[in-house]
Amino acid sequence: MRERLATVPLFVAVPHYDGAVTEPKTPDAAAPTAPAKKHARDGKSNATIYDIAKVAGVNPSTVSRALSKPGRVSAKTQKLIEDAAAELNYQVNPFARALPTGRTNTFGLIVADITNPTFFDIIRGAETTATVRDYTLVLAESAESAVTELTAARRMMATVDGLILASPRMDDDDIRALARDKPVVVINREVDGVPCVVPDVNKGISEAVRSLAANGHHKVAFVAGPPQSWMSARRWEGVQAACEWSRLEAVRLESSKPTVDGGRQVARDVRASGATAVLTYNDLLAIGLMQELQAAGMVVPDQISIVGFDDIFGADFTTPPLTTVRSPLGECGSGATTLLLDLLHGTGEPAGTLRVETELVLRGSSGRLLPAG
Amino acid sequence: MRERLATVPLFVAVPHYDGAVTEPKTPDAAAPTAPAKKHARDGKSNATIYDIAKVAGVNPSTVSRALSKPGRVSAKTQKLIEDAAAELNYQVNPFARALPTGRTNTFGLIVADITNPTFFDIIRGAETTATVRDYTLVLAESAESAVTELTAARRMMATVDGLILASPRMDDDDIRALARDKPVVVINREVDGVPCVVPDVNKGISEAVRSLAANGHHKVAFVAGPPQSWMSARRWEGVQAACEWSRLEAVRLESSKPTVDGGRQVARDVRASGATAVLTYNDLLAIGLMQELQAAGMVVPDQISIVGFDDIFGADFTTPPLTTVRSPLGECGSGATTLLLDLLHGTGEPAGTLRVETELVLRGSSGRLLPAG
DNA sequence: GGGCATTTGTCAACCGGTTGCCATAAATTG
DNA sequence: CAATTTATGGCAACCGGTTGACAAATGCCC
Repeated sequence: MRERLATVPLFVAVPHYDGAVTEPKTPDAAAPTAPAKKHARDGKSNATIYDIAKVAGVNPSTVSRALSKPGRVSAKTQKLIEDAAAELNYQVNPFARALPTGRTNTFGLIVADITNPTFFDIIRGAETTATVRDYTLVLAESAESAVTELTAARRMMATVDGLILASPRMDDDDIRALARDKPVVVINREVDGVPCVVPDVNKGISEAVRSLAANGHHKVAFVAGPPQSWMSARRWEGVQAACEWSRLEAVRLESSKPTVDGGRQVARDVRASGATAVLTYNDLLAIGLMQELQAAGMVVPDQISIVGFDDIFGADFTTPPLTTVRSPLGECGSGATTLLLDLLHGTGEPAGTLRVETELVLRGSSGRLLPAG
Repeated sequence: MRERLATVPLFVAVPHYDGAVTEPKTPDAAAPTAPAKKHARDGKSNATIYDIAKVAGVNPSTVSRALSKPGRVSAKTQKLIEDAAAELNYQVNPFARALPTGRTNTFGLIVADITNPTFFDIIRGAETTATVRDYTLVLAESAESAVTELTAARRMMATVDGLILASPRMDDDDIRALARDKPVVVINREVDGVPCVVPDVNKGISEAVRSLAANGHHKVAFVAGPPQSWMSARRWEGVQAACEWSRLEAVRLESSKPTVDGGRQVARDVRASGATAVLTYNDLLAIGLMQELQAAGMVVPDQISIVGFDDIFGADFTTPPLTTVRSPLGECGSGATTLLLDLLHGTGEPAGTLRVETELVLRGSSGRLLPAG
């Protein structure tokens, strides 16, 4: 089975072609005989530019221009046509428009996991910005799989004007291949030759580490995310650099998966490491870690400080609420959309990497280390 | 400004029509002169059924049939065409297909707030089911406004085969008007004449109330949600009924808004009510309420039990983790999608209301009431 | 008022599949 | 073996809006 076929087979039972070819469209007002009729297209939304042209007494192409090329027709005709359109309750048919032009006023956004709160704000940021500029956002999920991701991306390519990949799992080369076809913007990863939006971790991390140093910590553990995660690598680098600057010792621990569960599992290693402060690849790990440590009787932050990354929804539900390095995820989403818009409507293509700032959100899970006793 | 215009004005700076009308499509392989070229459509994805027809030596209409009407052409021709399609890396153009048929293999889903975790699972459930059946899900947000919601719905109607409204804010009549045009399914609300998916609150609530009664509680407070919320009314009814059955006293309190903040604000009233157990309209309220009560020195669940609704993401991040009445939101999303699919592909239209079960998720925030002292 | 530059509107081709209708070929039946 | 049904492929119209080319109308200047 070829991939293409995957988009086909479900049409079987669909009602057949109903374009009235030769019959005149007499709107037979009352047809109360058929009790439970199909959702007919006899609504008021089927006016076309041809209908408008007839009402306004002009050529359809003039209607088309009046409605999509401001200034191309005279003010008088414009008004004539707009009135007719209003009267007929005209709505352009997006498919008819997309067919010759190829543009759809639609952007695609692919995320690894719709239920991962990290993406919520990205989605919302992108959606908001897209809507403001009259674009529609289409969402797809890769279920954390590089293959699914690529399939989804390929499928989307046919129907969107541009694509946003949030924390993509696929190869750099695959991304570049997609970008050759249509504008693509990547969030949370840097890919050579493709416009990207990445949070600059340094500011937030150095704030976090300075805060830890000031509170008497000397050894910091970093719980890493997935090995292939670009962002995890950046964060670890940032932690190392900041620790060096503050003369703290930094150790790296691995997690099995970047979830609450993964956080629980890594608690053993954290205790064994002897670190008194932990930064984790993301908030979910931090929350799981904190739950497990507390269950083992440790007091946060008196005995150990925990700092997450992202400031996801729910990060302040914990007791104590989680200190975290916030990435402006909403900004990432809206920034990526803006980049896409620039790429499409802009003059040249200067679109490079857009960096956004991170900051420390100081809450209760980090603080002064109390002397053991 | 008419609404229609809102979809138009942004096209101004877009690159112009590039359909090579008279020129033959000579794929000039190497064009390394233009350094930063526009995203050309010279990719390999521009094969049409006409190209396939040429390669396979048949008529384009035969190609169309081979690819979308299983059995309509002979096995031999079928294979011929499929091979040609594979060779040319053919992908159907969704717009060309949608234009004559009107079907798009797309569903719309409108939620009040993308960042409200209640909707996450609904979205995912719908997305998953839609994808399995080769439908794409398009998401829109109403920003909690009935007007925005209706606008979004109307705009979507043009491009989708069906629409799902999750906890819609608009009038019953508006919903029915939409449903007259195309299949519509409503989640979390019952609208006469429109297929709906609603969690049946009774089982979950009675489990919760029985558990509270068994733990020595006598007076239960219910913190209500927005006055116009259909679901809030159902939950209050359920709580009253269950309390009557268990011979508990039930009082109703109002919240300002169904958020964490709203939960904090209602803490005063809760304490004043004298209730020893609280059910809240949703988990966010429960979490805010718990935070505020704990900040005031109360111990949960020793002095007061708290039970939420929905079991949203993060409900188990709290200390103690939140007891809650879970609605199978994923099921709601996938159920609504299935209903839509049935409506489109099914035989008759028996689609009525689909009820899904709720259940108590017993965690740490509810339990035995300790004698004061 | 004539000549030239602009506006403004029309014509027709086109985007890429879909499907009703028909002709032919093949299969079935009496 | 003729007659009829069925399977198969081709033809052409069509979905609805877009746009290059061109002609008609208008405006402007001397």
